[in-house]
Amino acid sequence: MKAARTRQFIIEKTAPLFNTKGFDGTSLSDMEQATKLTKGSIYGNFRDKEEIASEAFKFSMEKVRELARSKVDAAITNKEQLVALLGFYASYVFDPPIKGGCPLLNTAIEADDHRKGMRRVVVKELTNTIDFIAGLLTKGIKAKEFKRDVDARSLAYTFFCAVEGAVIFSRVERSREPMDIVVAHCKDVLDKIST
Amino acid sequence: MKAARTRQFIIEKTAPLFNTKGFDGTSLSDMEQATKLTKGSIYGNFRDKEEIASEAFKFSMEKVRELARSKVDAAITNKEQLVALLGFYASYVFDPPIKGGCPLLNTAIEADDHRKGMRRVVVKELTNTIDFIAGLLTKGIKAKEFKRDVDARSLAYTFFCAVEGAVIFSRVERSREPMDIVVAHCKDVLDKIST
DNA sequence: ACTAAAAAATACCGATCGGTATAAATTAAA
DNA sequence: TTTAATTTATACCGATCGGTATTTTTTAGT
Repeated sequence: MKAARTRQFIIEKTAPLFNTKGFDGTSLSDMEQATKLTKGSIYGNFRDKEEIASEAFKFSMEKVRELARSKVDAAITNKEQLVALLGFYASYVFDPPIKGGCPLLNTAIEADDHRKGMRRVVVKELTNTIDFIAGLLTKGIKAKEFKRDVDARSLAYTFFCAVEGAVIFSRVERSREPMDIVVAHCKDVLDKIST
Repeated sequence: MKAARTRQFIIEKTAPLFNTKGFDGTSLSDMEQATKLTKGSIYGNFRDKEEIASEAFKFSMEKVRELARSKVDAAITNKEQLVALLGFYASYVFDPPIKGGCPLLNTAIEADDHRKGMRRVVVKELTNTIDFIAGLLTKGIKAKEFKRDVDARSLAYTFFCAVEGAVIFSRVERSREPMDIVVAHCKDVLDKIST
């Protein structure tokens, strides 16, 4: 009973750690500090560091998705919803739901060759995201907001690749410029495919 | 005399290590294995791990830039050169000059919040890259290949963000799809801004 | 070929790594 | 409230971490 709450507590407290310092950069003692718990308590609730990192990543993604959803749901037309989604990514460059930036991006960098165990989860989250964006576009096409020759999946990938590139470059430059430019480009494309 | 060659040798052998496993994931013993040298020899040529990682990053970027240049120089018109550059990024998704993918992307992820010491070098390399792409666009405008209302800098950022996003997502998905889509989009934009 | 200088290897350092066995403390059912 | 089970903290493990002092080997000028 208690363990479930402690487990969740550990996940929430370590998620920002893994998202900023990465798997190899996050130590057991970092986690002790962040949770004010001891190794014994932490390892009584998790098999190993891998499991904590994996759960922390899933939690981070949930948080991101939750916030994105709320922004999108506040908009009305599909186009407005897509603009809201762009705005969400723009805002979380310097004010991310989980400290450290985009967990999908951060973890993908580790998963592509080094920490291959994470690859499956990362790909799943990426697929979900693309499907979500493509869904908005598809709905927009059906609602006659967008021209019917639009390739929803391709455009979803293009938008998301550009936005994620802008996330990391804006973060490392500490400047909104890259993100502002990319958002403007995406909006421009949305205008051009509008009926 | 000898030291300079050894130093370069260490840089070249460790560059793929840092690019795949990251700074925290790369240990001294990894480097010993990769170079067939001992700690004593390595630390006789470098102050600390940070210095090796920094030099390795610069070397990796040089290699990437070198190969990119050669592809670009083989093309004639500015538009063809930009297409060649896109092709270069597309090819290095699964066959990068340095194992591990794009060093700029990989290092930016570490530098944005965790390893802040690397930030300056990373930003410098990013700026160089953007300037290079923007330069091709500007020359294309001057040569009347592209319309004169094109914002070179903005488009350079947009292209590079999209391409780098596609690099990481294609790598993690182990699929050319994201990159193919992004390259197609960029080519489409190039067509649309052509005179 | 000799030798002084430079470079590389060996041996070692304390600290910290991820992880575990065990003991203490807390929780929750009877 | 007692007690058994669960959960947490303590104490400890061998391995490895990044780094250094010292010795051995190699290089290069004469």
